Amino acid sequence: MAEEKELRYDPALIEPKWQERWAADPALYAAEPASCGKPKYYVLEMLPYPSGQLHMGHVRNYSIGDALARHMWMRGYNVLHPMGWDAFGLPAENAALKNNTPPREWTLANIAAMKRQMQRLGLGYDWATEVTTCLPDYYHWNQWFFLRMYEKGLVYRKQSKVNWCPECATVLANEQVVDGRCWRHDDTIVEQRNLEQWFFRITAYAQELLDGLDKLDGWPEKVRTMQRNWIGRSEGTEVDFTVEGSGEKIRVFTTRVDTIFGATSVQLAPEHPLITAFAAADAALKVKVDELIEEQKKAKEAGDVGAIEKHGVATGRFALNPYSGERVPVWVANYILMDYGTGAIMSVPGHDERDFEFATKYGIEIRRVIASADAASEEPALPFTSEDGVLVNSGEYNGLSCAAAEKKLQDVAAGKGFGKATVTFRLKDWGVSRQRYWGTPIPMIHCERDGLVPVPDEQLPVVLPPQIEITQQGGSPLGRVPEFVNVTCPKCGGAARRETDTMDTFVDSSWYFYRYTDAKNAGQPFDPAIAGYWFPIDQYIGGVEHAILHLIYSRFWTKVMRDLDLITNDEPARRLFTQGMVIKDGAKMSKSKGNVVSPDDMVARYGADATRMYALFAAPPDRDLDWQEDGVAGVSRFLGRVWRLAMKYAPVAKAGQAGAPQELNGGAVKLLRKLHQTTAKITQDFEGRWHFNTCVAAIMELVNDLQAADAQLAAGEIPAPVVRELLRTLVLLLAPFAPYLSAELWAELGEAGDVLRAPWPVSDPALAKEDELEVPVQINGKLVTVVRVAADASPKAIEAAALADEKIQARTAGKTVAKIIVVPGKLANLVVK
RNA sequence: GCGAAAGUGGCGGAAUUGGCAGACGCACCAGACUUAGGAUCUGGCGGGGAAACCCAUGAGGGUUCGAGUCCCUCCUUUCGCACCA
Repeated sequence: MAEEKELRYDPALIEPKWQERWAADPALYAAEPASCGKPKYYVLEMLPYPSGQLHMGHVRNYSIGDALARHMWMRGYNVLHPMGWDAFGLPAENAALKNNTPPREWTLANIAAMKRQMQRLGLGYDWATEVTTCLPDYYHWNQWFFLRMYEKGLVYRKQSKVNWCPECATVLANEQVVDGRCWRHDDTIVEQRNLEQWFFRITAYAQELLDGLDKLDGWPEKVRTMQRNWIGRSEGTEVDFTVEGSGEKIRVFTTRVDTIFGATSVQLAPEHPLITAFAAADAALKVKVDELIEEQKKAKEAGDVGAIEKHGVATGRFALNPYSGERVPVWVANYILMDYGTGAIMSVPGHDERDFEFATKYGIEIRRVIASADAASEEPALPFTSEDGVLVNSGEYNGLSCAAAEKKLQDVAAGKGFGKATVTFRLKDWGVSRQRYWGTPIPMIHCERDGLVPVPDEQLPVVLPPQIEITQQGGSPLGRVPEFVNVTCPKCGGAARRETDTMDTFVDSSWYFYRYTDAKNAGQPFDPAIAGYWFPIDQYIGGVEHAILHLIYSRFWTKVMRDLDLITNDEPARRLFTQGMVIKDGAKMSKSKGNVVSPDDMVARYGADATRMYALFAAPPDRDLDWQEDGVAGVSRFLGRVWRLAMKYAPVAKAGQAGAPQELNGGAVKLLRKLHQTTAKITQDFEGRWHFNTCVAAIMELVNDLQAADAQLAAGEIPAPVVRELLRTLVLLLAPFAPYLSAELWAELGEAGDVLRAPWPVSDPALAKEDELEVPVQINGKLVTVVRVAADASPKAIEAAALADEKIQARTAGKTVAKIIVVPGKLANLVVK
């Protein structure tokens, strides 16, 4: 009975034991200083929001990162594998409202709970570098950066229309509005409000952020494309049309100035200041304009701005084309956006689909000004939007190609001062003010005498008041705390008001990975020398949902820090990997769908190793993963087979430690061959392909082979040193995926030290090589049979073997073999007529 | 509408360069051991057929000795963008 009990794999017995040992030995997962002499490797997973519960998406993300980190440790690298908490944000305030718990307490309790979950999963983090963004020793540096950026003109304050989420009761950045809805509440429509707000001048880096994407070849093309779209660079021309009578200028932006002789109207956005002025003098127009504004707003809220029907109204005013002097009507239209370009366009219905649609509807003249470049061909139908053509009906510019005309027209405009070549970006400055309590206080003071006064560095950090009543009413909660608000002006010493907005939490996550390199530094955000050693990040791993948000802010912040001479790298991460979602029953796991699987349940039932290994086994890491609990049970059974096998033959393996090399029999050769093939396969995958699902499958195959050889093993037919190599290497291969079981078996095999410090096995190609091959033989491309030949058999020998085969002879009898194709090592194909 | 990725057994998935389709696992079936089994072990498991064989990777065409893989047309799903002038 005793032996039987010993042969049961029980993760509940193994895992807590090692968890305790690892907790007592923080050096195991600790990064070493640069002086260690090893090559460095920085592997980073996106830090979680401390909701209090890890979800399966985290488990998957962290299992991938941990496997990589463990592999790199075994490869002899100095690995930095840190973890932290994106700890500011609204849920803490909501929880405070609901449970009357202070946000700080709630957050810190959640962090403790999630840290326990991570430790239970056996994730190998360097907790000495832990970063918690809601603590003053971290957000101090948010404030410090804010002031440095203010000094460089990268922070400014302006009154503008901003996105307001009624649910969050705060302002959102453009990036945080998805289809007119809040990124955190996809059923909450974002409103537009006019407010005075703080902005980061991310547009100053628009061109560099765009250019840098070309060099980020370790990032998924998908993410790069999304960022390119978001930045939205567009080259064109600005041209002034003059309002007839008043002489006011309407500046339009166009990418097709070559078509300007075809402009038969000028179209303005309903919110264009000139329209506001026109409407003020024309009550009937005002009614129409207000309707258009309302319509645009509704479309924006519905998220289908592109789908609304185009319409507009003539203002009764006219404007003059600066090139031709032609008089064209000024319209206001619902398809013109105030926040792109200049909020005004020249409408060229002959050469633009949208203008064509509009002009057709309202009977505005449609004129051809671009003809086919090939004079012999028929004129293409309008609207003709190609830039491959020549100008017609364009006065002195007739006959020029589109490209040549654009250049010439731009020169003329610049020369005469009514326009210029220009570049427009869709990217807008990053609005960072939030009217919330649980965030980094913005370190500015409003003084009636001195205006905006930065908080002096020596007064940082501006600490959040700990006790504050959280309510749902609008406005910054900090504004209701007199001891926070009332300060003396650093300049004049008079009474002043402290800024009460806090920073967007994306500020926190824009640079946290730099802080990891020097997390305890009290005098600066980090030591540039230490960050210089670790950066750039070698591998960043996270969800694709941050392709625009976090990942563009982080790139911006890196460039700012570089320009502050804190770092020398231009980009934060050399390689980025975006893992797929975890879904269940065809839908993303979510509370509302009731299909959430708790990591704690999985760990309690099957152990951390099985849970993690299933997360890697069930699908390739970049694809969505369908969570099936039976699959976890399957992995758990597999780990049980490994355990029993290793325990059964551990004594033989130990005896093999002293064993001398000896003559190998066929069984041993076959097992060693499989072992070395498996080693090669897994090593290769870690080097780039990352199909960890097939790595786990390969280990399963190896174990199946070992199990099939059980009789030989039991009879002692496999020499002890071979048994030792087999089991030892099996445990090493398993170590990145199942850390607990590997640690346990490593000790059971009598190996000294931690398996994490053992060198990664090296595959010997000579041992991995097959000596005999099964070569499929086809007739006319269809498989007929398989012949066994030596691995190094010549094409001639394979051909001979194929022709000698009974089945082949039967099938070719009486027919002509026209041709024989032999691919050495692969197959033979007979073309038979 | 534009762009990208994907579509393979009952299910998750494999097939890295055009070369034995279905590795590995789940589920299921049969058997062994057992007082018992959510344990373990052995075998089976795409479809048709008694078999020889035939058919099969979303659909249809093509290139090739040979196509899941390359090309063309179409369908479906997911994701991103969407009056950006």
